Amino acid sequence: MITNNQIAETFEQIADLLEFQGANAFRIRAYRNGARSVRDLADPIAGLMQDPEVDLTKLPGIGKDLAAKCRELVEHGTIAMLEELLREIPVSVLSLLRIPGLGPKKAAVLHRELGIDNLEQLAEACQSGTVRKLKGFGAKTEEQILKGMAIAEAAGQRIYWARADEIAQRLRSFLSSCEAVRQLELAGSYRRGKETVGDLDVLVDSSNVNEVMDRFQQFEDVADVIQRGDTKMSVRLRSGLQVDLRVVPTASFGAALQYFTGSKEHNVLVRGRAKELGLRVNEYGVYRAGENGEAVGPSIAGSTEEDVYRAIKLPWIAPELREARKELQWAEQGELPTLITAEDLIGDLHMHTTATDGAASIEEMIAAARQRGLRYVAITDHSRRVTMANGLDPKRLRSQWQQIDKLRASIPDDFVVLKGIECDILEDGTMDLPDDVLEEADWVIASVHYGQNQSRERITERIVSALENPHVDVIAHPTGRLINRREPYQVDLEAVMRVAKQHGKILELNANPARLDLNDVHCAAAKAMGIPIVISSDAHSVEGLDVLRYGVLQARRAGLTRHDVANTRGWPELKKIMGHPHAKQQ
DNA sequence: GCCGTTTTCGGCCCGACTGTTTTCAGTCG
Repeated sequence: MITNNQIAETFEQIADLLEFQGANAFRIRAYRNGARSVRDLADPIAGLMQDPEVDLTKLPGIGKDLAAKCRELVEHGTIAMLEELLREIPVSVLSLLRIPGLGPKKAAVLHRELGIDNLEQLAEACQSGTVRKLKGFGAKTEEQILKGMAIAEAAGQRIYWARADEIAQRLRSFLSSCEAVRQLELAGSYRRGKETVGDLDVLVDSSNVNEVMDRFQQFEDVADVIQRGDTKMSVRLRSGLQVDLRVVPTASFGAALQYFTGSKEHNVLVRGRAKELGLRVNEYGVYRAGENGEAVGPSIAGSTEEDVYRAIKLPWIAPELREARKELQWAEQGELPTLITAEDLIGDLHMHTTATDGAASIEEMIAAARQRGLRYVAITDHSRRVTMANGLDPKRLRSQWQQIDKLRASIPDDFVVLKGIECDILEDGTMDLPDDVLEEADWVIASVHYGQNQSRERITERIVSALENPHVDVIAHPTGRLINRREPYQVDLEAVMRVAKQHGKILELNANPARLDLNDVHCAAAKAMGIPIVISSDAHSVEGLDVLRYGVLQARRAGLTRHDVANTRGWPELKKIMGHPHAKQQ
């Protein structure tokens, strides 16, 4: 069955090809909006279409045409219009667009005038000096293109948020020591807490642009200055990451922060709303709009983000929610959720030790968890099927539990250690450990690690049967995806959630930066169904416990509050909300 | 191509920087 992601990517490809053709910019945007709308949908379009009652044009950004194209794609696996486009434009020319500074117009000229289809041919044309002869191109353009080759070849690689955070924090402390810097914020997708980050946006409040830019240039990771103007400067780091710096005056800092935090789509809505109110919003402030929509008079807001939102009669909206989903509607109606924070988490219910593939002992994990302010942990090593990790059989598992029993005596009463297991859901749908063993556990995680290429029906059945097992508490990393590395396995999450709800089970938001599984859309769907989410570290070392905050960011983007997340509660309360019939602890 | 308490046409967010230009187009975010 075709996934929403595949549909979205098809629409994106059409948009790319239309852009290359020089089509109407708003038509192109309509395809991109449609792609986003499909991606934001928790239920697969292909499934929805089975129901004759469902009208796809009710989805935002999907009209008659895109609905028909969805149908065509689901029924025929392709779209005639896309096939037609692909006959006219070799798909390889799209790689030209990945060169910084080369957009659809210039790429189209290269294709039309010089017959260039791919990056290799483009490099040759630049080296032989034929590109500079084209109208609108020059020697500098050739130079820029050649310089951008390596970037284009490695393009599309967005780094994990956690990696961006490491760079961002170093950059922040480096720049903050510059006296000319009055305020500093990182904006963009980093501030919105997206799973991956394509570049960093740094915003500085200063009246001494040159001093700030000089300092920026001295950051140890800087490999290259891409551009430097009066307010804006861009560099490329040695890692290939681009960092953009903007320097603005204090009066504009909030407007600029709002603007550069995005998302682009959120800002379109913000500006549209401003327009309705007779205002104009740009990165310098909020202004009254003249007859032709131009800014008139002094700014009426701009020094803080709160002011900017207030000017358009909205409360401040957390950056994680600024994706043009429901946030404006919530803000208008006073229904913005109070998002969960990292401090709200008081337990961690998924971690490994040296008994299997972890690097630290049970004692070390407990000490580290207490040091981090947690009040309970579950020790959840792998089960025997995971031979690579030296998974536990019933005998070794019971001996680990005896060890935990002994340890409990030496641990203060205010900290709870749970006897847990991450038990594999085998390829045939049975659990890797017998019921009489699982029954003795305080906390049972069920996971799919093997047979990820099975059919959608099979994998769904496996997970559903695990949920029907009375001893299972939670499904770990429910889609199995690894960001940038592995697609999710095929699974009917709607069916999984229905059964989870029915049996009072929990779903995991695995906080490992490479997993972040469930994603934001699915977490929001779980919340809507009243299924609790547990944010877990899946730590394989002491440091592994620190990833919980990445999971919290993901939960915030899903609009989750502390009430939606199970491990914001103490263990006894958590046990109660689950109706945990087999819990032995306390 | 989408959308509509300014509805079925005419809008659709906005500014900085660069290179190739003699006043602006293309790209980017």
